[in-house]
Amino acid sequence: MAKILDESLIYEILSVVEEIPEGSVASYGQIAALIGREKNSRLVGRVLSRAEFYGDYPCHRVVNHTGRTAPGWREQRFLLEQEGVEFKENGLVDMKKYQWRV
DNA sequence: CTAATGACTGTGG
DNA sequence: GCCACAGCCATTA
Repeated sequence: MAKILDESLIYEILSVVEEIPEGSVASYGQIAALIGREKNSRLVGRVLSRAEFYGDYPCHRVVNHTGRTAPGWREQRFLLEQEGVEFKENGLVDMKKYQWRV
């Protein structure tokens, strides 16, 4: 398991991702804010893209602020639909209903 | 050291 | 809604 990012940063991000309830989604910026790094939304995405190397995390419950799923990862939509998350005609998650409320 | 990159976000047209 | 542009910042080359 190669160490790509700073451990503490990985831990903070993944621990938040872990708390996302089933049937809900969170945005990168939302997670970044929760760990006190509002400007680091891009870092959140970087960690999630490699999350599989760190363990099993529900990284499929994280989308960008428009509700778009990760590019090049079709399975994500399928996984969310299995949890009851609905998608709109334009292929975006219905954030209005399913965005994680803290 | 500098420069480019990206699973991002906010603003403005 | 779409597109272009500008911040953002750790990682990579």
